Amino acid sequence: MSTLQLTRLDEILEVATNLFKSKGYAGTSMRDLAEAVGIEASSLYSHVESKDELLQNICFRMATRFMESMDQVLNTPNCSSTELLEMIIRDHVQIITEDINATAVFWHEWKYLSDSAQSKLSQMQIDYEHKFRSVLDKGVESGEFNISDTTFTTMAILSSLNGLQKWRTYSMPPEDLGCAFSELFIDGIKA
Amino acid sequence: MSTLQLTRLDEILEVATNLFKSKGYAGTSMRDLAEAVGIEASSLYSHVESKDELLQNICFRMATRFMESMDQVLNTPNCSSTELLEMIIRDHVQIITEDINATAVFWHEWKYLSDSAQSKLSQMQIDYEHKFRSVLDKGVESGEFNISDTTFTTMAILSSLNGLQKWRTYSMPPEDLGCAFSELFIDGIKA
DNA sequence: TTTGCTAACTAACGTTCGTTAGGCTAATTT
DNA sequence: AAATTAGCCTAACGAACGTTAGTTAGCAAA
Repeated sequence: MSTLQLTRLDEILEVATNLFKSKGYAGTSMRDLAEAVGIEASSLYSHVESKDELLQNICFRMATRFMESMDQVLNTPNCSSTELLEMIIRDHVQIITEDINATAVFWHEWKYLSDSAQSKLSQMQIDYEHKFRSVLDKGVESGEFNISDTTFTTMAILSSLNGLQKWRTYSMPPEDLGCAFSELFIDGIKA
Repeated sequence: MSTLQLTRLDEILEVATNLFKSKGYAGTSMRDLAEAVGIEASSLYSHVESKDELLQNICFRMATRFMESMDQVLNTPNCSSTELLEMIIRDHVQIITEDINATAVFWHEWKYLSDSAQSKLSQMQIDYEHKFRSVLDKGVESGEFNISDTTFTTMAILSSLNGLQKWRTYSMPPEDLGCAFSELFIDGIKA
């Protein structure tokens, strides 16, 4: 039956995500993965074509999630740039926190994918950063933001958000992190 | 002679750093490294005890560099918290940009070290974050900063700085990045 | 009841891994 | 001149790697 197969595949993907996060892609063998799932290594190939496919699945799923969220926010009508930025930051943080292991794998294990997969993901990332920057640019035009270098600010903000997947603990509930980031970047820390 | 040996060892370390950055530690074989250096794999063991030693060297060198820089800044007399924060950010960014590959390796390849090495590095990182936070706390006490959660803000700022090692390009000269980060975090982007 | 499929198994393949042993050569030290 | 050492080599070790082949048990559809 198709549902059972999907369930097992989902389990494999989830276990693989956790292992890739903690031991790295190259540091995780198919035998490690199989043991964690509770079957033999060769049995994995009933559900998956290759080790590479697992990583591709994880990475493209996350990349797509980020892109779709961004596009959805950008289609919201009647929003100030400040509101758009807040929405983007909130959604970005939510995507990270709700699947933090997959995010970490997506973020760190690219290099083990094929060149063509890498360049696809790289292009998606560039698109994402470009769309992010366009929001800052619009905010500068409208007089909402005072930013001398929107490219730098884009990268600085995104780096801060993406760093979340390395934090050992949060000092607040995950759902509050988005607001905290927005506040920090929009208001700064000056008294 | 001792200087020749050191030179060769330095070369191996530098090449290893670049390979570990681009292919990952587990994805880089001693044969890869040897080929990049221009000798046979077994010859590496005239200069190095093990593959693990290479990674330890890279990681602890960077960790020590960050710690020493932080301690030096904190010993600067007669500084406002704002000035201290600016110095810390500037130095942190400088350490990253002047050896960006080693930083990336230090940051991403921990997990392949022994448990004891990992916990040493982890403790150093916690110390570093604690010292960073103490500067924010002092600034809040003195009325220089308005921060509701200094733990969060510490992590958000450091994440942003550390993200540097993933940037594909800089929109400004590396020596200007420190100021740009300071300005962003202290003033925010509000017009 | 038979047929076919799914998901697991055992066994093994060829390759690559980190590392070691032992030898050669050229330079340095005694 | 003789002895030592540094730096590299070839060859090989046992282990682990991703993957394939072939098989079996159990269930579903006919």
